[in-house]
Amino acid sequence: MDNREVAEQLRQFADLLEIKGENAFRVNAYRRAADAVEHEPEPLEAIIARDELTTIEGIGPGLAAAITEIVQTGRYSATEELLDEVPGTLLTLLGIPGVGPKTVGRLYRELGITTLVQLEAAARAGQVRQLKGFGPRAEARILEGIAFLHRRTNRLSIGTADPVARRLVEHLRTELGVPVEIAGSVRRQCETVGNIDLVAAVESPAAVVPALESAPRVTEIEEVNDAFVVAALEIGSSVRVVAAAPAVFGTEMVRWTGSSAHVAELVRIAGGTLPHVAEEAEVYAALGLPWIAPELREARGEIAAARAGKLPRLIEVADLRGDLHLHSEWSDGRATIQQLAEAARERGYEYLCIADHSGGLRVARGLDVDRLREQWREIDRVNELVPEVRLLRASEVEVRRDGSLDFPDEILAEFDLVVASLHSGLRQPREELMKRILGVLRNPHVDIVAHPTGRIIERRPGADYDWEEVFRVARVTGTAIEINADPARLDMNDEHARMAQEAGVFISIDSDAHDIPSLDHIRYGVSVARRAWIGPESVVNTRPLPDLLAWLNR
DNA sequence: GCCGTTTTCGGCCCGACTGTTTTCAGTCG
Repeated sequence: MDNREVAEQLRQFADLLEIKGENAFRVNAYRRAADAVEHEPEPLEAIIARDELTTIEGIGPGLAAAITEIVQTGRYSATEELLDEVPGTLLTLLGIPGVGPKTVGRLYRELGITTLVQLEAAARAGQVRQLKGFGPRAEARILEGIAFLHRRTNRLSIGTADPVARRLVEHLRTELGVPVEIAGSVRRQCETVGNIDLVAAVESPAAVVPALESAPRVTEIEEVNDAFVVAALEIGSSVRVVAAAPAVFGTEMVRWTGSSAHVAELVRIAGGTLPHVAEEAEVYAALGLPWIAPELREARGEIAAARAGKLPRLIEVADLRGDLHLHSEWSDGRATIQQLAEAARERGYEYLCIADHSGGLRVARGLDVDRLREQWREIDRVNELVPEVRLLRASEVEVRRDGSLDFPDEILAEFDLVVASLHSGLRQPREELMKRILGVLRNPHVDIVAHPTGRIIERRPGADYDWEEVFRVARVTGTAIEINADPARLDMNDEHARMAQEAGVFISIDSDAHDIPSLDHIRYGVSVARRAWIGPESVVNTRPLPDLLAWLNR
């Protein structure tokens, strides 16, 4: 039982307590403990063995006992008792946007609703509006929310699938002693993936079965046929391992990497069948083409570009010289400024932007002007301590609903760099949103607009803009638009990023990290840029420090 | 349920929006 699974059980218990109507602070204590457990680098078992659980902030005697039980038995008896009073299916209802625990609790107690199907039927029958405090609009919003849930695809985010795919490959290589590679939508770095596809250089799928059974995160073998093995994964979804004899490994890699539209175009050029070859590049060479990077294989003009010798030189993680948007413990991050600077030095960065939240974002412990000045003294101190990395004074300034910024211009002028972002009012009509974002772009102090739409993948759609107009103005003002590399956001997406580059707009690729490990999310942002045909020259944080400073003084 | 050189009780992060009301509860970030 790893720490993440323990955190999951604590969160589930908290949700059930909340639906039951328990004291909100008690509920919150379980959630805080879940966060602490999830971020604890050491395995809980070791901490329990030393009897040191209560040394973790937010864990007292009660939660220590609960965690010990979960770690040792894999279950939590209090959850099982609670499930007698509160049906577990109610947890699904919490996923409906605008429906929280209080509403779920009332729907259950007053209408006997326990499932999505029952709730949908009750809403259609006009029963929900009969409840006190509910009306026709609330009922319509619930139906909309249920429709949104139905539209969701249950695909894995690339941030979940990619690390699991890498661990599986590592395990299979060790166990089988043959080449094993990632293929499919994970290799193309799509923002979400339906399953994980791997290709192994073995003659028959049966040879893979024992190694797959013992692989991390695999629950059971689901299918073995002539071509591949499928196994279910703990994270949901499945992994398919294709058996490819070494002589046709290259061909199978092309076929299973896809996309299907890209492969269909290749097959057409080849006159019906892909050449049988050992190396992937030989497939392309046989068709008179240079090798095409997997991120480009979406039938968006890459084959024509390859034929014309016009494939772009794509950006790589190693091109980045710094990260321009991340958070420290001064706002809602977990790491100290010094830890961040040292982590940046390890990654070979030349510079790093400490962009904590501005005062208006209270939930994220945004900084007011007094704490800001205090923070700047700390930044100066760490700059002397870690001379290899230049820390820049920055802020993630909140764009308020009326389009104004959370700091006055005279404060903004004191920052080295200003990141502006919207966290609220994302459902405003396009006209309002355009007024806000164009105002931000035209503010001479703002250097980067972060996660422009505010979307959360598969959870929240995000703001709707006239993108051509956004990019036209950004081009004129020289403001960069961010590709936020947090795998839950990936905002801008590949399509808009490609438009941005074509419009001549500067792009910034940033981790938005709130702790040290998340600095490595930067690679997902680089993937989005690659899928958008972007090279290093369009990205401001590939510049050496003097060039970056020159842009900031534009 | 946790926490405490303000320590064994009484706080705990908070403001805005939404849909429903006519003064507010619930949700969200």
